[in-house]
Amino acid sequence: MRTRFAPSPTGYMHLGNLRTALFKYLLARKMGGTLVLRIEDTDQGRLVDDALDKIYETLDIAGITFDEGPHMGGDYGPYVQSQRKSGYMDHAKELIRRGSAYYCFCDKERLEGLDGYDRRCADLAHDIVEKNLTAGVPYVVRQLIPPGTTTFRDEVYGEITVDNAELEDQVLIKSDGMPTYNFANVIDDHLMAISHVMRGSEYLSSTPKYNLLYQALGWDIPTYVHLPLILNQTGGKLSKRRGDASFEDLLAQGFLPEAIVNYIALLGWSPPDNREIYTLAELCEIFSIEGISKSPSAFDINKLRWVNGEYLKAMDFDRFYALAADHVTKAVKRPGCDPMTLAKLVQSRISALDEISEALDFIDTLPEYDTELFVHKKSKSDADVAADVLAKIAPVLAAHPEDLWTGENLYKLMTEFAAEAGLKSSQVLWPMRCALSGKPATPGGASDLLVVLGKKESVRRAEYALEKLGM
RNA sequence: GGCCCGUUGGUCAAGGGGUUAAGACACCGCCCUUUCACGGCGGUAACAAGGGUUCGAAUCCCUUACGGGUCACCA
Repeated sequence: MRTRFAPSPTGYMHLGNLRTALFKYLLARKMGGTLVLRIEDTDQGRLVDDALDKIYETLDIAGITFDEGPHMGGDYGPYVQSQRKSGYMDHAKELIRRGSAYYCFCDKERLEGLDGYDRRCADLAHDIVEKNLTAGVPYVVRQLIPPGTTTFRDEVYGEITVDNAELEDQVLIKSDGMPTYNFANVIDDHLMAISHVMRGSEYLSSTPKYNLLYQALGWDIPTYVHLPLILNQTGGKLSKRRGDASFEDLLAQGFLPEAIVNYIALLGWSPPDNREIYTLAELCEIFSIEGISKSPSAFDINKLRWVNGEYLKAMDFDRFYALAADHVTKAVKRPGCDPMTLAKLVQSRISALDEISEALDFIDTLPEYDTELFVHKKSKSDADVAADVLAKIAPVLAAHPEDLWTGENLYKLMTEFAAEAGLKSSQVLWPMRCALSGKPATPGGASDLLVVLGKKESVRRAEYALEKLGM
C-alpha cells in the first residue's frame, strides 16, 4: 500500500490540508504502507517563496512523517513535479498516438468567448498539426473524452456514474510545457506506484477524467478515498480571509499540536470506541476507512478548546510550566510573584495558553468593580456582610506577621475567624476573593490570592474595598 | 444553471429494517468544595419534508427542499 500527500507550495497550510495529510499518514501507518511527499509546483505563477518551508514545518510540528519525499529521497524520485517535466510530455504524446489526446492551437482570446471548449482542434488534419508545430504555434494538449459513461468506485462514497458528456476535453499540457494538476497527478501516481488516492471530496467530480486517462494508458486504477470537507462555523468553506484560524494561528493562540491533531482526526472520522482523546500512535492503530463519514463537518473551536484543556490538565507540571512560563511572566510583573506558583494555579483552569493573561490580569492592577460583586446567594454574602467581614479582618491581616504569610496559615486564620464570628467560611472567603481580585472567578481561592499578592497589597485592596463599601 | 455528493440535537457524531435513537462539546440544574474552575450525578435538545416498499423505516426506493462541491492553460 502506497499513498501520497501532494501539496502545492502556494501558501500556508489550512486545517483541511492538514487533516488530509493526517488521514493519509494514519492510513499508511495502519496498513503498514508507505507515505510519499510530493510537491506539486506546476503552476509556476503562483509559487510562494517560503511556502515549502512552511509545509515542512507544519507537518513536522503535527508529527506527520514521510517515508519518501524531496527532503529524504526514495526510489521514485524526483519528488518535485517541476523536475519531472519531460516525462509528462512523453506520456501526453503517447496519448496522442493512442487517439486519446490531441494538440489544440486555440488561443486564449478565442476560448474566452466560448461556454466550454468546442473541440475545434479535436480532429485537425495531420498536416495542419505538423505545420503548426514546426512553425512554432503555441499549443496545449487536450484529453479527448470518449462518448459513454464512466463509473468509478470510491471507498467512502460508493459507486458513482457520470455521463462523459459532462466532462470537458481538459488541458493536459499547458502552453508553457508544464502538465496540469490533473494530468501530473495521474502520471506521477502511476509512476510512484501509488495504490491509494486520498483527497478532499472536491475532487469527486474530476475523478472520471482521471479514470479515462488511466484506461487510455492501460494502467491500473488506484483505490479512491475521498474525504468530506471541513466547514467553518457558519457552514462555509474554511478560509483564512474570512477569519478562520489556520494551524499556525491556533499554535500561536496556545493550542497544542497534539490537541489540534487529535481534534481534527475526529472531524469526518469516528473511532470504533467511544473515546475522544487519542495520541497519534493510538490513532495509527485504530484508524480505518470505514469510520470516514460522507457529510461535511464544521470546525468547532469550542470543542477544540475542550480537547486542548484535557491535554493541559493531563500534562505533568514541568512540561506545563515550560509552555506557560512565558505567558505568565508576560501577564504578571508584580515583584515577588513566583511564576511557578501562578502556573500551578492556572493549569487546571484554562483550555488554551492564551487564556493565561486574562486569568491573571488582576494581579498587577486591580480591575474596577461594582459592589454588586459582593452579592453571592449561595454563601449568603452581600455588601453588608462583606463590609462587616472586611472591616474586622483587615486589621487582623495587617497584624499578621510577614514570615507566617503562607496559604495554609491564612486559610486557617480566615476559617477560624469565620467560626468565631458565627459565619460560614465562604462568607469570609467570598468577600476576600472579590476584594483581592475584583473578579467573581479567579485561579485559586482567597488564601492563594493573599499569598500571590503579598501582605501589603492584600491589605491595601481590602481597605480599598471598604472604602467602596462606604466604610 | 447542468452534473455529482450530502442532510440524525446548536456542534462533532454512533446507529445501515424491530433501540427508551448511544456518546462527546456547549448549555442548564444538583452534589462536592473555599467562589469560579476541576470532579461526580442528572437534564433540555435530533432522524429536513412528503410519498412509497414492508407486519415494521432514522435505516431501502422516489420526489421536493436545503447545503456543499464541480464545471480553468488553479491546485
